[in-house]
Amino acid sequence: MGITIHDVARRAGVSISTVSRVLNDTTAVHEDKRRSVIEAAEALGYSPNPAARSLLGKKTGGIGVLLPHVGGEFFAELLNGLDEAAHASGHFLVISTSYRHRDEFNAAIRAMDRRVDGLIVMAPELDAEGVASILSSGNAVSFINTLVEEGSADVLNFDNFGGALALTQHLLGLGHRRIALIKGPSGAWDAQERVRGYRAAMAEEGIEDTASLEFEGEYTSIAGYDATGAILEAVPQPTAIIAANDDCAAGVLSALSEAGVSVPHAVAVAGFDGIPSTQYTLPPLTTVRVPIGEIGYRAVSRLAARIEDQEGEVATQYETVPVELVVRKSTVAALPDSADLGAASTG
Amino acid sequence: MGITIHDVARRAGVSISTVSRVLNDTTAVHEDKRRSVIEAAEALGYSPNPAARSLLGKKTGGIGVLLPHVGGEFFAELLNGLDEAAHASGHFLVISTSYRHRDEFNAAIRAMDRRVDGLIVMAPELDAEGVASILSSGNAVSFINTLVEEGSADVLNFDNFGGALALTQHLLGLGHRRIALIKGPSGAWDAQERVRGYRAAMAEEGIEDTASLEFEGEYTSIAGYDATGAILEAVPQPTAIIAANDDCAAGVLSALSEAGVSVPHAVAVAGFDGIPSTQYTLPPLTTVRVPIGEIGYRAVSRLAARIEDQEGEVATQYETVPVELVVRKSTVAALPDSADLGAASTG
DNA sequence: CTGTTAGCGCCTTCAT
DNA sequence: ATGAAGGCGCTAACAG
Repeated sequence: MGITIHDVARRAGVSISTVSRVLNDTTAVHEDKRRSVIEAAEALGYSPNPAARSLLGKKTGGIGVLLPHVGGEFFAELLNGLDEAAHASGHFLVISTSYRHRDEFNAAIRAMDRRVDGLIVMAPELDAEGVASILSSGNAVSFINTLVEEGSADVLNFDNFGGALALTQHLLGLGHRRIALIKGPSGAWDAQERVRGYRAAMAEEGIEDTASLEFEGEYTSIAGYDATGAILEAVPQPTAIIAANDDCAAGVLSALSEAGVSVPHAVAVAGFDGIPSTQYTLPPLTTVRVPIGEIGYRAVSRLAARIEDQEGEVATQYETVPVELVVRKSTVAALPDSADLGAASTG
Repeated sequence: MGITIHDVARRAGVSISTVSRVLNDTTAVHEDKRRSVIEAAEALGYSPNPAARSLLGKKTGGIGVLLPHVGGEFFAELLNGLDEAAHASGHFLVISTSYRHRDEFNAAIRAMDRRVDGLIVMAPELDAEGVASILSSGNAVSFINTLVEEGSADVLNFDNFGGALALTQHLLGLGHRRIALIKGPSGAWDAQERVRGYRAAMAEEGIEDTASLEFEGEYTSIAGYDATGAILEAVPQPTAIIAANDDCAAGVLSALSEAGVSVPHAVAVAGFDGIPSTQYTLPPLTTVRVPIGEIGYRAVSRLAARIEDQEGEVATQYETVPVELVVRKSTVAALPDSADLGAASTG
């Protein structure tokens, strides 16, 4: 099969221990032998068998990545960040995505067991119990956008609450009052945070009951398309729509365009995530930019550091990464129609 | 550290061989022992050490994926297909992306050596020599969208030539004659094929010299944006633009919108790839749909089959996957302006 | 049917 | 400074 350390030893006329020593630079070796070992290794194209290495309790060099089914550009940006950091720290990425249920998730973790040195987990739908079971697996873990108790693990969450708050305030500042929200998956922590941010902003303005303005949705354009149908039937009609995310917003724009409703003049629309294509929708989309590539990069870097850290004495870091409101053409001041006037005089 | 086969054997009161036999179901074992082994294994939460297994020449269960730096949605769709098939065949994915130079590429391959059972390679920029070196690595390989000599490996290429041909013919059929092409990266085989398809269609119509209609570009929206600047300065101005791909087309639409040029009436625009967001551009984009998720799925399935196939006697398959012209609102008949009339009377 | 034994390739004491 | 030997966890002969 492959060429082994014995082959190198034979060719170099030394023992396998000497080869090992030279290649791992552990103990001093006479310069002549040293050179002939290196020469032999190169001539033979030798590289140590990773399986044998990790069998000795060494690191595998792998970083496992567990993601839910993530859509398009968000996913790509995240992965680019992860990959870049993995390269930089000399790791490779073992990726498992698209899990839906708890058991699929656990199966994925088991599949990675002892094949990787640590785990990147983005699991907004995971509950405390699930998080605990990951932590108890003994792996080094770095969470992204997941509900984890502070202090128990490294976490990089982006500010879903703050982003939704700022976005809603922006719309309120433009005079909108009937602001519809298309919610993300009900089990997802990030979606809940966005709802919370929305409600907080509305409450600040005295609008406590938003039930009739909240619509069920998902992080997909189809969901945005469908929800828009319901929104257009609402009476009185909302003057602004906040989509669960940018993909969802694309569906909203599409449905609105089909229905002949002009954006932003008849209805303002906003998304969340700040994926690149939001620059090219028509009109360009107001959104909340999440530095997802950077978050991926930092999550891996931090994990790599923890893997290096033999003693595990480094304190865990919990960080909420700020997000940025990006105002584009899809949101303008509300037209003062009759219903709005009524709302304004009341509020 | 972890719990081993010895622990299970001890707890079940049998030898380690018996445990191995039960767990791998290789030889018959008395039902009582069998049961106590299973019980012990479950109680201990035992799972075999993958490193020890692959050290014995067993498979690793990994499939390596080598991709160039791929943009947004295309990437995500591909990965979803790959991942789905990997799950289905019981493999996990080791992914390396964003390589640019030959040595980065080789380093990535080396990093995967003996960690995976086979390789998925999408490398449109790879030359014959590079392909040969991958093949000589002894790994099972399944290529996607790469220039590989038929018969030497499993290949799934999509029909870049045919897609570009059909797209150009569509535009010609609408009466366009000055059809600009924004080319992809010059070193990429798929980009060259698209150029070839474009030229073939133009030649059919008697337009042999397309040099003044071809513009340098990349598979990015920025490149599309920039190239559009040059196109708008061309005299006489093209009436249609074929972008290198959909991302590039997004940049074209953006530049055109900024310049106040109406699409499709002043200029028709088309893309390539058929990523989901092309449905939501304004106007929705005419493009060539590539079934990229499906291709990913099949590439992995085929690779998995080859990995199973002990003897390597299965013939390699070379397949050009058909693509589909998707006509949307961004392309309509050319206006008969003076330059067009001149061209028509000449041609 | 089942236990014992010999490695898979490598690193690491332990002697020398 | 260097070689010999043990063992990481597991599977596959080899004896019973």
